[in-house]
This record gives sequence, structure tokens and C-alpha cells, in this order.
Amino acid sequence: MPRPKSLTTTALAAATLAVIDRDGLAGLSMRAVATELGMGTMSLYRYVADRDELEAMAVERVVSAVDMEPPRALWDKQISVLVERIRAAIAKHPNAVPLTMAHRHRCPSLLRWSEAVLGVLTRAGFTGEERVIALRTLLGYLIGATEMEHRSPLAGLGTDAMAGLGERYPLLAETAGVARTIPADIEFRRGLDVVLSGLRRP
Amino acid sequence: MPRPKSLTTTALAAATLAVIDRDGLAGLSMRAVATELGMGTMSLYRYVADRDELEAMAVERVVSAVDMEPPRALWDKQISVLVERIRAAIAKHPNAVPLTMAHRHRCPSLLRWSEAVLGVLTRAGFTGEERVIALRTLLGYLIGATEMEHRSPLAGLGTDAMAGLGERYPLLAETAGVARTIPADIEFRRGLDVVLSGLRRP
DNA sequence: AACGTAGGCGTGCACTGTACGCTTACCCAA
DNA sequence: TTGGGTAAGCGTACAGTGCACGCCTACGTT
Repeated sequence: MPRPKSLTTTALAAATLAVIDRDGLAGLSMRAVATELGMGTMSLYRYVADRDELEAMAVERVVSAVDMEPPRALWDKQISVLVERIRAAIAKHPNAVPLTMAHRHRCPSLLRWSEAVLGVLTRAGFTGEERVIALRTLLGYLIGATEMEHRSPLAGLGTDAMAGLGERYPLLAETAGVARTIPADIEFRRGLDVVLSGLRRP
Repeated sequence: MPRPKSLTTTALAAATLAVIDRDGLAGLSMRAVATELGMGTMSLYRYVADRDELEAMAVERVVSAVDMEPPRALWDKQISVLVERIRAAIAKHPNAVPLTMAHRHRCPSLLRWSEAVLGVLTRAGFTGEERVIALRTLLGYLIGATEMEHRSPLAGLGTDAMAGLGERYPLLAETAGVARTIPADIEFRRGLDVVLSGLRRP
């Protein structure tokens, strides 16, 4: 009976994400999103309680696209595929990574994802505490590795600055040199393989 | 010859950390730190270029206290001790955890720590890419697990809210129930054991 | 055709980080 | 003892933020 809404929540999330992708996290403000949508700033509050809630919607949009269906394979391969799908989705919006970390706990898609991983683990024979530890270890690695990939130490340093670093931290400098030759997704996968091989029974 | 400084950088970092510990991250502002020190706001900029730099100093203070000397033990035990020392240091200032994550890459103490871990790995026979992967995997788990511990999913939900959750995510609800019975540091240690057992060659 | 509901928006407030320039405390040279 | 130079300390001001509040207006229904 009253005046109909002119926005859907997905349109709001899309606009928010567009601002983040274009102008970076520092460019995100209620005013910026409103302008992006051609509305006044306060109109946003018809759809959203908070700036926090707006951010959470954008994060949900980042993650909601991933396919939660495990592929036909052995359980460890199934898990590695599920983990890498999330990583890929997050990597598509690098500017949003800090927000993704901040709001992941109220992101329904990540709950669905955890449920899917737990399904694989359960079918593989994990139960009780063992299953808790397995999930938390996988999640921990996923979160930490993703964070490291997008705000890594030594990333900004030029090769010459790293040479100076080598005097005080020789092993670190050498390791950084080697690390530079490994593509990020290979590095992620090999670290994940370490975790998975730790999860397999001896 | 000129007027001497009245503050040391460690005093500044201590005051910043005190504000964070007492009033939380939202209570941290240049004005708050200045008041804590009994100075005017702008005086801080004699010691610090940025709010960012102030935050980095506080983070460095959080981490700088940890003992970087590996204990006498087998290499995997040495590493687990080093990792847990960092975790313990961070856990002492839970309000600062997001800052610790944000500024870890320019934190000298964490470089020293990485160097120490690399030393252990090297003595254990790790070289080249294998050593890179080992360090990144450990760091990834440390960062991710720490983040999860301090802003975990399902943490705020009461037991009744989790019952409703159980209808859509049965495995997750069951897992959360079990997880509640495991102390955080035990959980961290067992996840770390998974990673370490993955690092040991078969 | 008129009405009531709810979407949209303009203004304003408290708060943030920080640029700029004045004042003042201090140490050294005379 | 006294002056001077240097840098510490601070007061003010500004652009920007998230958001509370209340007015206006477009709409679907009767």
C-alpha cells in the first residue's frame, strides 16, 4: 500500500562493492555509496541500520557466489577445492579483504561453507574433537594465508631495501628472494597441502 | 642544546596501549592518547608522523616482549614454543588484535621472530622453496587462528540462538557444541600440531 | 478523488585526523 | 648572570566522517 522501495539489497551491496573496488577502502563512506546510487546520504538508512551492516552486505556478496557443492573426489581433494574456491572469491576483491576478515563471522555464506566442509570431514570419518580441530585448522590457515597474501610483510620493500635488510636478517632476506619466485596461488596450495597432510592419519 | 623531549617512544607506545586496553579500539584517538599523557593533541606529532605510526608503535610494544631464543628441544618443539610465545603476547592485549594484524608487516620484532623460526627450520634441514612454504604455512596458521580466536563466528550467539541455527546447519551446530568444551589454548596447540605433523616428512 | 503510509532527503551535530603558526621552556655561550 | 637559538608544546581551524531528526512527497488503496 505505501510507496515501494526503489532498491534491492543486492543492488545496495553491489554499489558498495563497486565503490570499494574503484576507490579503495578509504574511499568508502555513506556519502560515496549514496552518490553511487544517485540518492541522498540518509536514504541508505532506510535499508541499513549501520555502516557496519552495509559493509557486511558487501562481504556477503563477495562470498555468496562460491559453489558449495564438493566435487567428486577423495575427501582431501574435496576440501582443497572448497578452500580454494573461497580464496578465489576473496581474491577478486582485494580492496575488500580487511572487511571480509572483519565481517566473516556474520556472513551466512561462510556458515554454509563451513557446513559443507564439515560434511566432507564427517564422511571422511572425522568426529568429535578431531573434527573441531580439523575445521578450525583449515579455517585458520585460510584466513591467515589470505590476510598474508593481501598485506604481506616485505611486499612494499624494493630489492635494494631488502639487501639492507639482509644484514640483520640474512635468512629472512634469502627466503624472501625465493618466495618472490613462487606464484601466490601455488604458494597457497602448497601450504594447504601441508595442512591436509597433517590431517591425514599416519 | 634545545629543549629536551619530555617523552620517550616507549612511553608513547605504553600510553597508546593503555588507552586501547581500557577503552577499546573505538576509544583510541589522538586526543585520547594526548589526554592520557597530559599533553595537547598536537604535541603527539612531534614524536609521530601519523596515527598509523602511533598504532604501529603500540603493536611493536605488544610483540617486542617475546623471547626469541628457541628452547633446547627437537625442531618441531622449538617451533611450537616460538609460535605459542607470540600467541600469548598477542592474547594479553585482545583489544589490540585488529591493529596487530594490520601493522604486523612493519613490526621489527616480527621480523626477528621470523628470522628465529627460519633458523630452526634451517637447522632441521629445510631449504629453498620447502623452507618458504614452511614459514608461510606457520605464519598463516598463527595469524588466522589468532584472528579467529578473538573474533570468532558463533561467539556472540547464545545457546538458544544456536539451537535455531542447528536446523539449517546441523553439523555446524554440533561442532560448535563440542568446540565450546575445548579451551582456546588447547585448541590452538592441537591445530598447530596438525600443521607441524604436516611439515614433518613421511 | 482523497488519504495515510513509508520512502527519500536536507540540515545539523559530535567527532575524527591533522595543517599551521604562536608561545614557551630549556641549554649553551658570553 | 644574562642573552639567544632551537625545538617542544599547544590553540585554533578545517575538511571529512557517521548518523539523529523531522520535513516533504510519491505512491497504492479505498
